[in-house]
Amino acid sequence: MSSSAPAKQRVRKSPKARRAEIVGRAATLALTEGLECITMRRVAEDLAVRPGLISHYFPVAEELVAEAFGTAASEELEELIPAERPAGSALDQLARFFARATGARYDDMSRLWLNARHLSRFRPVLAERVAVQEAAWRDRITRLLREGTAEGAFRPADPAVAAIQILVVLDGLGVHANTDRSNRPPAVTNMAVVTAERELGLPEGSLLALVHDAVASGTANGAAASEPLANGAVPPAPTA
Amino acid sequence: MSSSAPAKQRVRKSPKARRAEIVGRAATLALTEGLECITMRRVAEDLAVRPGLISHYFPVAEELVAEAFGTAASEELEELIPAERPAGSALDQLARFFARATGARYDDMSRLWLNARHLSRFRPVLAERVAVQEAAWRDRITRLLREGTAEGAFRPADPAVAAIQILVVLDGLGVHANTDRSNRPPAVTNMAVVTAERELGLPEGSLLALVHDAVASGTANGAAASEPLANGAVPPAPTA
DNA sequence: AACGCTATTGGATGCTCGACCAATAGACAA
DNA sequence: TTGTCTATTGGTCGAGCATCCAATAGCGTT
Repeated sequence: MSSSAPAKQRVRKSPKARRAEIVGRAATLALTEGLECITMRRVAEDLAVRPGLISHYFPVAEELVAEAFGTAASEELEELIPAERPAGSALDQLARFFARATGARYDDMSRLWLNARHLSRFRPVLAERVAVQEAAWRDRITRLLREGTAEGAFRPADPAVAAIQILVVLDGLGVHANTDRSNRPPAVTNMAVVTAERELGLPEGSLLALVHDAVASGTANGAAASEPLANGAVPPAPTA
Repeated sequence: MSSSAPAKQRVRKSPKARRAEIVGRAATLALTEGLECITMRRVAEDLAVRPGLISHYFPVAEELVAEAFGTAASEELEELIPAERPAGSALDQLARFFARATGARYDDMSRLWLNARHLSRFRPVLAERVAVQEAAWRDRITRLLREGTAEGAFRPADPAVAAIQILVVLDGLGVHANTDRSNRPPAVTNMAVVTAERELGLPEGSLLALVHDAVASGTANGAAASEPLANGAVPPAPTA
């Protein structure tokens, strides 16, 4: 052996790359283990660097937490509803949105929202970031609803209100997903989609059918298949 | 001055009384400042005793946290739906339930649920208590729905499912209450009641009117007036 | 090939927390 | 009143945390 000590070798990277690396690790840490696990020591350990380095890029720890959440949330939003919509109608996009947002793959994000909202009580910087992301999610859904209205696909009383209602139900489901999830009745699992159908003036079951299709065809934004919705509940054929 | 030191005098109480005192303080602490503020030192300080005393009654801190949550949650449930229903129909009781559960007075409890659900990730003992309370709340609502069904007041497809749906919407609203709450559209505020009306087969706006009455008459279980629901939205006259 | 900039290290400091324990003093019974 | 039991104290200990800083070594420039 040339040396008995671990002989730590430094790897020097550009500030930009290093910073991105840190935020990236913190973001996945937030999604998998929770925001409170984002600590100087922990992130440093995962990246095989010294804690001092992290605090060099983020002199105040809370800043990193906020950044991590912001990154995770905006990336997920991009998966749910891409900023520039791919081929297909607004209705199809809405179906893809629900396919992902009600699938098992969304559980981590759902939990992260819960986590972030709670932690916001004690961390003002994070709170601001949460408010920003909340607005971003709401606005992007609202926009999609407006587009769908323009396309004649649906007619919400107020797109902005409908967007909030959808988010409220999704959040409610997410909260319960953390404990229940197993043996959950289809009538509960489908609440979000059913709410959307009602508020958008869609025929009962029509959107639900589209969501099922989206799940089946793996089109549910973001590659691999997410879990099917509620298997027992076969939706009635769309009326329109 | 007889002594220069603060001259701390001990107050000796019965274990039962002291324990209750500790749990009580911890419970209100949980409601007002959050479960993570329940620390040996903090509770001791509030009670003007030494930290060692707290850890004497609760050798493991997590136990106190769980106990505090359980107490707060079960007391609130008793306010929402008393175990033995006072005079009045099940429908009236349901209206009183919503009057309180959607009022400003419920905000703390709503936040506590959020807090507890999140913290459950890291604290197994608390997680079990949360599961117990979740079941208790669900079961008591289910029972009330069954009673109302027996009284012919409403006809839910499945009382147990309807109970969960109501809770999901309430939780969703609670989650958003932590950030929004201001300038919230009536169509959002009323979501819980509207959901109940739909799932219970009640005429649109009928329950909402009863809830408004309950708020106005201050009958909203638990003394003082809670904030009115959505002031702008005058519900249509009940059809039945 | 030598230099200078700065990304990175290694260590120190002080904080809050849960947990543990011998000593003490209040209350109740004899 | 005296004595015993135990509720309560007061202090200690180690772990994990953010934050700060002087020294070091990697890399692009010259």
